[in-house]
Amino acid sequence: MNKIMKNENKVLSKNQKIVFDFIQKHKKPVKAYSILSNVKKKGIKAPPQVYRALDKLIKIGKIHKIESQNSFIACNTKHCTSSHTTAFSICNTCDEVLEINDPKLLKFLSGFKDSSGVQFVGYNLEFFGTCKSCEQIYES
Amino acid sequence: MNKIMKNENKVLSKNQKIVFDFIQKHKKPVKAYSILSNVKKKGIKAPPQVYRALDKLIKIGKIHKIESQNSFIACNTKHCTSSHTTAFSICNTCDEVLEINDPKLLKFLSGFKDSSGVQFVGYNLEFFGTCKSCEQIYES
DNA sequence: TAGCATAGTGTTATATTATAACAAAATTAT
DNA sequence: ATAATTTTGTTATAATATAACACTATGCTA
Repeated sequence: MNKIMKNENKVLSKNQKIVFDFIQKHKKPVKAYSILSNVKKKGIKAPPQVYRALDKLIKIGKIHKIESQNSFIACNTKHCTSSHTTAFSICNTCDEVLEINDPKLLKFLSGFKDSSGVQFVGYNLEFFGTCKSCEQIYES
Repeated sequence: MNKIMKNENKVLSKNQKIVFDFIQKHKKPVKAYSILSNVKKKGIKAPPQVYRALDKLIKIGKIHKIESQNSFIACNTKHCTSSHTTAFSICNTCDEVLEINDPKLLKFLSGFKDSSGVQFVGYNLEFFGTCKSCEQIYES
């Protein structure tokens, strides 16, 4: 059918699948050159191959970039319709990153208008702090 | 030489002042190597000198980093107490970046707790869209 | 099913962003 | 004064990302 249908199917090419599979295996975000060195055995040899796959995966919402870390993490929702509205919590101690899906937060941000009345088409929000398990280690 | 400069009150050292003055002159965010090439005439010769100044200026809240652009912008409030709670709007067309000070937004974010009850010590929010003047140009 | 457009691949080289490491000078605190 | 801290100057290199070009694969559509 048309391109829109195809995009909704989100069928990945060979390199895209290799890169996505690697990212998805990891709970924490991974870096581009870490991906590269780990998928060399699969035939990916150079940075552009990784970055192209990353770009596409981001575009279709399968992964997100953690901007403050230059790292990449798999989307945690099954229907990744919102590749341009993202929110994460980042633990400063263990670097764990969790995607936030709080409906109230997402609604608040999606509806936000600035002082000139402009509403935005996307956002990226990164919270910083100490995750529950790191907090427990250091209290006492 | 730098007698007048006290650390507690955010008085800037020589390189910090050079870098800050350059950033503050610009409405739009500037990049580290752009700063470097523009302040060479002032005696700053190498990247570490710029990055050290940037690090300190960020730490004391005089500037912020726009993570999605690897660029730096002066804080728009006079009392930069919140170097770790930042929000911006970014125009995808003209790259204008504005710091957001909407009290409701800031309150909402500062009070946010994740599903495990963790409250965060900082955040960075970047909205993306089309600014008012770019919107007017393209609406016919 | 031929041909055409689009998307993906492989490759080399290079651009851009950022930090390590170490010695010296300036500043601040005691 | 002197010790501790911060800042500086410097060289080298690490880490992140893209340009450019030739080529292959896939999917539309006529």
